[in-house]
Amino acid sequence: MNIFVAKLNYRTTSEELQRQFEAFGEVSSAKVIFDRETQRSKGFGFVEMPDDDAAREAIQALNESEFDGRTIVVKEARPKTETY
DNA sequence: ACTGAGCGG
Repeated sequence: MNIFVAKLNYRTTSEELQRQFEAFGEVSSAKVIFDRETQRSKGFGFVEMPDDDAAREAIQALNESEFDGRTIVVKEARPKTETY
């Protein structure tokens, strides 16, 4: 299951994101989106969890929870930008 | 003083 995580602290990294979700289950991939030019975080990221059950648990538990000093938003991600 | 809504490659 793909998970979208928003309102992250700009200091938060993919590692911290992954660690956070690993507390609820297996994480196949996690990453914070950084601006390619400024190398600064865009304030949101994505986490992919193979176990849908664990994913839902993680969403429930982490959505609107405090992470790195910010209240984050966690929800199921949309399909990746369909490139045309 | 950046930087707060939002879906990446």
